Amino acid sequence: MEEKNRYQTKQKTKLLEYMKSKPGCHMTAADLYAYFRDSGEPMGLTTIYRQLDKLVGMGILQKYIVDIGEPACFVYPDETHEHETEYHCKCEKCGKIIHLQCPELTAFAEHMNAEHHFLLDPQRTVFYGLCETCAAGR
Amino acid sequence: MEEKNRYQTKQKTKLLEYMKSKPGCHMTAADLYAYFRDSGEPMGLTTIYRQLDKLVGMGILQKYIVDIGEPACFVYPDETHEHETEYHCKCEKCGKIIHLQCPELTAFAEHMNAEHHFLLDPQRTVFYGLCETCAAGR
DNA sequence: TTGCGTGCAAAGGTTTTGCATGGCA
DNA sequence: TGCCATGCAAAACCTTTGCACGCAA
Repeated sequence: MEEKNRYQTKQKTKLLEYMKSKPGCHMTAADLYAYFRDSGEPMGLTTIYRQLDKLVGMGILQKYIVDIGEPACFVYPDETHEHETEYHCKCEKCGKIIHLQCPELTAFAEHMNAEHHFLLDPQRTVFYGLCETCAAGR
Repeated sequence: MEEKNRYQTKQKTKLLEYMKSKPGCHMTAADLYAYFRDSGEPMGLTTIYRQLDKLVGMGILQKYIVDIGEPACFVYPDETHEHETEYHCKCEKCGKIIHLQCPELTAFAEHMNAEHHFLLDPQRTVFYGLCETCAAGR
């Protein structure tokens, strides 16, 4: 909860640099832990969680949750697609994650804000439903 | 994964009856465990989880996840409001859960299906963002 | 030197699994 | 009688917390 974040440590620098080098890629704490371990400069899982929390609090990273029992995902937004943010859909049947860009959602977010006074965070939200293949199979 | 579900047990009957008696109410496995314990006819937590899984698989209950570290919620859809299903919004800041009914979302769901071939399940989806109070405070 | 950051170990909470027993058909 | 369902205990899983040490400023 408390944001101290006063020191510039090696871990902080390396973590943010790596996230920035993979814009638009969503990765879990475990992914990052494995990456740094394999890179020869291991970073504690606790540190990774704490730094990710801070970066999310600063608005630099986006965090979202796909499903229960599955780890949270973190992403450094892809500047290339800034105008058309990427959304996450998860098929309830086959578990596939679908990424899509859709201006309609932006319009819907504006409606939510204007009519329902709720400021939607589409990056964080995960849409559940059925993918084309699974919907056809029903 | 395997749906046997061949026997009609007391637990199965009682669980479904209770869920049906509270249409539109979302409850966790722990809620149900406490209810049956206090009602004098306790039911094992494992059984509750397994029966809930089966009921979700049969399409009788809806399951949704509010946030990481928080338990999953289960709900028996409220037939009274069938035409205007209730959606769940969670404020990322204060954690408040907001329920709202909005025809715009139905329109958006239709767009998703028509244009992106994704059959949205609005009951299951949790929208993240900021509530009015928290948005104003920023 | 100050006190935040780190990382190991352990706790926390929800959900799942193993296994012997009980109950439906 | 056959076999699924139950429920206790324990595991599995992700995440958070306690605490001593290290390192940035």
